[in-house]
Amino acid sequence: MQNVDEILKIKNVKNTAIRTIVLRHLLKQDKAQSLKDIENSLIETDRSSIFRTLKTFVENKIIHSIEDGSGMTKYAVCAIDCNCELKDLHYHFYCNNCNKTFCLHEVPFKKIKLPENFKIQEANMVIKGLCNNCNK
Amino acid sequence: MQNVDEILKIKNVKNTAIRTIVLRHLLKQDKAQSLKDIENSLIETDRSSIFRTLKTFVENKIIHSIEDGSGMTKYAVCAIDCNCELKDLHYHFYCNNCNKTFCLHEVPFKKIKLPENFKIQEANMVIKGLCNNCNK
DNA sequence: ATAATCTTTGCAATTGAGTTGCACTATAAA
DNA sequence: TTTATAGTGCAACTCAATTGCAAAGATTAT
Ligand SMILES: [Mn+2]
Ligand SMILES: [Mn+2]
Ligand SMILES: [Zn+2]
Ligand SMILES: [Zn+2]
Repeated sequence: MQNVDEILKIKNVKNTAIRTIVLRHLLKQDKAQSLKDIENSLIETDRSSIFRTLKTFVENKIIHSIEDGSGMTKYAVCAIDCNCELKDLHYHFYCNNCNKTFCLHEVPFKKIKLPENFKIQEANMVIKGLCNNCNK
Repeated sequence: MQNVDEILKIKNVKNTAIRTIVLRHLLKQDKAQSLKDIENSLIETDRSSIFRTLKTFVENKIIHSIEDGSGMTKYAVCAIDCNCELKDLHYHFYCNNCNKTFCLHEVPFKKIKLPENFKIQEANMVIKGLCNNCNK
């Protein structure tokens, strides 16, 4: 697991108690986390503080957000060299059975040929179906 | 433009006044519509009735929903032979400037090689950037 | 045709994720 | 130390989405 202080330093975000707790939590997860997920895990910590922490992290490319259609935005840690734009584009998988959302970092992202004059800046790619645990 | 009654018949959804109005409206659009968009266009019609109409349409594969990260679910008419599962998978484009969301029906959907034992059922693919009108 | 049943609609109220205002605290600069 | 800046906790608010319920409409049985 990557070092929290190191990441904050690289991404130029000041180290505070809450930021350390939230980032450490996110790094431990095997699935993308909603604000509520984090709130439930870090019961001592205030929701709006977590919210603002996530906002700061997204703005500074420490994490990225995923709209998986569950009604709650999910968050996952970015690759260390990610600028959340054309680098580190990747698919996500939402399991219709266990409701977990994963980053599919290992699946190569295919370049999409857009219509004339369209310019890609970011993407929110969510494949839905059954994950390896649920597809039995 | 396709015929409203025809579509409803094919998809086995009873024809009612509101359903006709909503579907006719959706067929006319060049961008995906939010509940609020529709509400604003069809001022006579009650929001919850439109909401339930959209729900019925999604359940019966007349339309599909798109999570584009704007905070409002968008809806667009399906291809007539769509089952909203592995057929008619397509990308969407969200313009960061004019905030319109389009179906990119003409862009071929590339088959994604998922990890072992993952099974795709549907997808919510949203590419974000500048549309041809705004990229100047 | 009439009554019974099921479906759809309109309105008001509720839910819940997300967001903000504000006072207080902690940290950094002067 | 004083002053300015940034971060936090709490409560309140926003707003898209959803629901309960009764009235209206459509369908089926008698
Ligand atoms: Mn991801
Ligand atoms: Mn579409
Ligand atoms: Zn699963
Ligand atoms: Zn545009």
